[in-house]
Amino acid sequence: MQKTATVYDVAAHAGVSIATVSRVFRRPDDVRASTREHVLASVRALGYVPSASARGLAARRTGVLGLYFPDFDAVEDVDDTDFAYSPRVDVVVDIPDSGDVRRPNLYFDEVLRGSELQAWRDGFTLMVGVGRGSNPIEMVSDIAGRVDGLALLAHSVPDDVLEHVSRRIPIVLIAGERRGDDFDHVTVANAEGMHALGRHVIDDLGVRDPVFVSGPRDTPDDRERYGGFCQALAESGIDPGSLPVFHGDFSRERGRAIAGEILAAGPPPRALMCSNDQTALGIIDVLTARGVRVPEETIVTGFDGIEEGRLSTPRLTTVQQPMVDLGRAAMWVMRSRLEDLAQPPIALRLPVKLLLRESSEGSSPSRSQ
Amino acid sequence: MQKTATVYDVAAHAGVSIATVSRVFRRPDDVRASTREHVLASVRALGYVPSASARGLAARRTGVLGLYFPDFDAVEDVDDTDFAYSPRVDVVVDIPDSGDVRRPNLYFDEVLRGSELQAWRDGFTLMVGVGRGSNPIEMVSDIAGRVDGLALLAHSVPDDVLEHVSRRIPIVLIAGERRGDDFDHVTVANAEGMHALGRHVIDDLGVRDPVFVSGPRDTPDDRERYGGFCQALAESGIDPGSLPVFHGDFSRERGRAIAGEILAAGPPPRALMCSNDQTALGIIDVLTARGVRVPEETIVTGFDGIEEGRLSTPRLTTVQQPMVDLGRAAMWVMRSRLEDLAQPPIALRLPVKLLLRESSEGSSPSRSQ
DNA sequence: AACCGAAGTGTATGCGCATACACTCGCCGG
DNA sequence: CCGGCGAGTGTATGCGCATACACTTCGGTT
Repeated sequence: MQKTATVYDVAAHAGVSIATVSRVFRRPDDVRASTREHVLASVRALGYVPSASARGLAARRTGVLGLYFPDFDAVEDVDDTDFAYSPRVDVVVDIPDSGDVRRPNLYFDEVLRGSELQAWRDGFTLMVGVGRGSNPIEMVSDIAGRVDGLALLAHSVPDDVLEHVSRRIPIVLIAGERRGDDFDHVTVANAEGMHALGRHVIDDLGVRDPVFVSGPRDTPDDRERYGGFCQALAESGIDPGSLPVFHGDFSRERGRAIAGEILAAGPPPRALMCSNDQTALGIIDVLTARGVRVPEETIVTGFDGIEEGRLSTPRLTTVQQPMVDLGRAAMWVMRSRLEDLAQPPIALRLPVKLLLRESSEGSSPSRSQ
Repeated sequence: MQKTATVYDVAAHAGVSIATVSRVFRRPDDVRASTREHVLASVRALGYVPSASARGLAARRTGVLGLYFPDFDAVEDVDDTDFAYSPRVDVVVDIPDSGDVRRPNLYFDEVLRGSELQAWRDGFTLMVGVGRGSNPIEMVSDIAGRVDGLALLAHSVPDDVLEHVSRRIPIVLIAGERRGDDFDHVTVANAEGMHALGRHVIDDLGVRDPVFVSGPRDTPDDRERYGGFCQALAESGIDPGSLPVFHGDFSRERGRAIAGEILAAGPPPRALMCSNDQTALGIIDVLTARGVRVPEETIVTGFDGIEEGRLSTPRLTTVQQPMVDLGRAAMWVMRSRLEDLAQPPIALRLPVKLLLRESSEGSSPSRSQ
């Protein structure tokens, strides 16, 4: 790691000008093959790697796209210890149900995966930021200075920050409907999905008084889902206002608590339609433990399509969001925006998939494999 | 998104020099409070966000750390369609066991999570690259030009590329023992973990002829694990050479195939110790399906500690790797390296945790709730 | 034989910032 | 009353590259 090589070093070593060196990387075809080989030999000899900072400055674009998410994982508060410990082995007799604390945030992982995939496909590099307790404003500004465009989860950052940052680079909001702003948006068909699920429960399963279990108030996702639910009811002549609604917060823990409340209040309702999977799983946890059979006595449905819902007993009927596609779409929109800054705001709504499984269907095939 | 504001614009607007503007961001305390407020007002007025490219160039450091992983997910080959479709809802009757194809790569997600966490803690931004089919060499070089240091999975990139890139920035290798190189390394206690598990199976469970199911040949992780296994045998006076070994590839599918082979060959062995969880889960899939009771007839163990192993039936006895810590440690080592480039190579080995669960323990509590 | 264009290469400049250094100003001690 | 000093600010420079433009060859035209 002596002195880092620069274009000048390579140019001198190869006996050409720096323009030629630069061209070898940027537009190889503009350089005669023999010269190119010659330069590349020098590149190898000197261990030259072009500086993205310099390139970004000169070219006025970085080739990087940003992805910012708030940290809704209750971030396992990792201790700050140094990594000075030795390779030891702790033995733990692991009792069942020792908590579902790990990996709550599949959502972000999936979106990240999709973003990463699409960004590279489009020739960009991805920079990620997950808002820790630390000041999200600084974080977003920091990222904003490094990228050509930034995608972030809607409502994860104050509007004025968005406005500020958007004077420099394009912004794409993930999972939030347009709301008077001119940003680009990428969402899933929340309303349509919950509506379809509602129709299924009402029409196919014959439940005329399903109970809705919401997520945190004022999240747009939750609001839309509830809207779809109400629409399905209305279409069947049922007044949504006549049915009780429980308010969760998208956590499994809260789902359990809600199930407790419900059971305490009397016989469980015929169907519980939850605004997300975690809540539904928490409810199933408690219902099952208290001897309420799902779905025979109570049907439970979720929304999201997380992995746990496929591994639970019974497996969870849900609406699967295309989370990977959400990330992909965000990057795709970003690219499109960068190619034409003047085009009108883009708003994408991705399709969802209704997964009918045993938490709602009577014929529960055994989960043996 | 008119003309992006620069230091010059802010300086002019605030009636100060660009040095003062720069200082407001870099060393706020060097600027009189009143001046600072004044400048910040201009910053807000102009929507100024400092350019990381320019800063990186001038300061000779980017403040970004890189993380590169190859793509061992068989990348679900996402189609290349544009996102022009409408919000529709597909209904799918989801039959059980419709595959475990999703999310195979928890390993990377966890490492990423830890890396991201630690990087921000240390004041760095994280840039991720997942090697798609596309040329990993280009990808690594690309990232290398953008960051102050790069962590990558060992053996994911040819040695000469590493050597080349390392002339520019420090490299940290994840999950691979040092091997004659001078790079920094971060690993887990593979050998110790498998050794402890081996001792448990031999001593506590009284199995004197456990069968090892390996991973892909020549991965260092697998090699170390097998080494720990052999050592445990040797300590009990058992000759490892006398026992059969099956060769897997860390995939669940292959685990299933191996189970098939084993059953075809005769009565199943008393214990199967697998080099990773996926393989073990695949084996359990088939054993269970064919009526072999786990663990009563055959004990099965894994290695990794992935989530599925906690949700399977029976739950999987395994050695849990500290995957999040692996990422954290990589970033931590990187920071340490950057603070003192001359210090001797660092090699960290993180402790593991032996999780004793029902795939090896007789007393299998029911998996209810 | 003078001319022309294409292909290949070099020269010069600026991208936006950090920072070394110079400078100013007010205050203190001698 | 002068010298010195520290706090605060400005000036000048260079970081490493992309790229517009100028220049040189050289083969083919007329």
